[in-house]
Amino acid sequence: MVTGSERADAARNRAAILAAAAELFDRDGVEQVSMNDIARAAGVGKGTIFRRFGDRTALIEAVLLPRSVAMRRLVDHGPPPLGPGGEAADALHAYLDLLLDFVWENRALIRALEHRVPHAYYAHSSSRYWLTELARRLAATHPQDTDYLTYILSTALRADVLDYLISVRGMDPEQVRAGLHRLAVSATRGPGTPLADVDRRSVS
Amino acid sequence: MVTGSERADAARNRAAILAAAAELFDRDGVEQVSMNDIARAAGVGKGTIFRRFGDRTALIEAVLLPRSVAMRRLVDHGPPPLGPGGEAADALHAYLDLLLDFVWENRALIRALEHRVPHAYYAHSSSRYWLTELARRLAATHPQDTDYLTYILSTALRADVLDYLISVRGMDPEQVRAGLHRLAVSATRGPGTPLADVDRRSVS
DNA sequence: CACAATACGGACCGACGGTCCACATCGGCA
DNA sequence: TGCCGATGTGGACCGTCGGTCCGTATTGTG
Repeated sequence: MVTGSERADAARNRAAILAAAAELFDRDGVEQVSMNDIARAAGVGKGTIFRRFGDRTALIEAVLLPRSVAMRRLVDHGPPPLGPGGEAADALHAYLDLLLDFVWENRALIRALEHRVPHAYYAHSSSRYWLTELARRLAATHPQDTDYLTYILSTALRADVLDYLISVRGMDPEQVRAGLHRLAVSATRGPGTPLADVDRRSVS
Repeated sequence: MVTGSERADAARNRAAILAAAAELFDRDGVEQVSMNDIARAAGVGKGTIFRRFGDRTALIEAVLLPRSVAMRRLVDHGPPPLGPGGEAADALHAYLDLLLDFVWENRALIRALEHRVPHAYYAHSSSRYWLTELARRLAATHPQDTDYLTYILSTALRADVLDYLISVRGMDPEQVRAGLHRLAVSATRGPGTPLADVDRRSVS
């Protein structure tokens, strides 16, 4: 091989492992799938998985990565309102929608990561990017309470919080979406109205 | 023995196990302490622990229980403003202080529980009491957005969130307290002021 | 004191994440 | 094409964990 790049069989196995892991995680739930399960499904020895990915946490991250990268491209270089160039308020709302969808769709992987590394949601380098971008878009529309709003919104966007509200409490995802948008503009509205009935059925 | 009550040696062991567990959890961190460690420290066989408490989760709950019970007595039968009989706004703020202190002081145990049972913070029967009481006190001062405020405040009071803000981000606990109180009265204030600078240094 | 009920403790179990290394495969080069 | 060092492989193996089991010891009641 020309350089220190990956050997052909190694690349094939990496792809097989990622595909098997994604499939099993999705089908059985991340915590239910052991490294042996993945190895068997990928037609590979367990040692190969650890050689390629290091440990279980890194494998989960590797499954999540491409989805995150695709999304990031939309944010950095896609068309407005999500990408650069649009009006600030639209950019903020498009971004909130994107984050909500992403977290919801990948809640299983995200929760598994949070479960394995203490403050993954806030501390992980990948997450930092999303929080920073959220803060930037909030700053463009609400110079006042940016920091606190960022904190509140990011907490409301946690995978476990969403999962609880929607899966356990039976809240409609669209209600959550509406609540987020309402919260995001709360600094410009009067008292009483902005936070009203985000979810009448929530915590009783 | 007169009734189906506990034998003397059993009671002695139960106390020894609880004491050893509390000490080790506090000293080394919950996740670092194995059931064998606790058995050794308590001078007891591992089987005895499982016979008494069922499993690891139940043991952690048993360590947390007395602290929770003591607190609950204050809320239900203690003197105002925390106990019944005081003015509604004072009762709310006293209650927020109590919850914050409790969660902060017992964050290690609470986080360990949340780590072991999926939605412990919201779903666990003991927690439900605290959330219900919070909702009641909020309803007395803010008939409007009770549900949503309860949800926001309860999220802001999560052990992992507090732990992150204070331990990782270096935020002063008193800032968090001020933020909670400010949030709790936000429905009665105008825009801009209520959420202002709860923490200028939070999420950047 | 006798003896049934209760409790004890540590050997044992299965499963897990992770390591190790004898062996197989790859691919640049002559 | 065939050689051979670099790279990759797989599954036996390891230490640890939560949890179980059961022969033995303790308790307290009639």
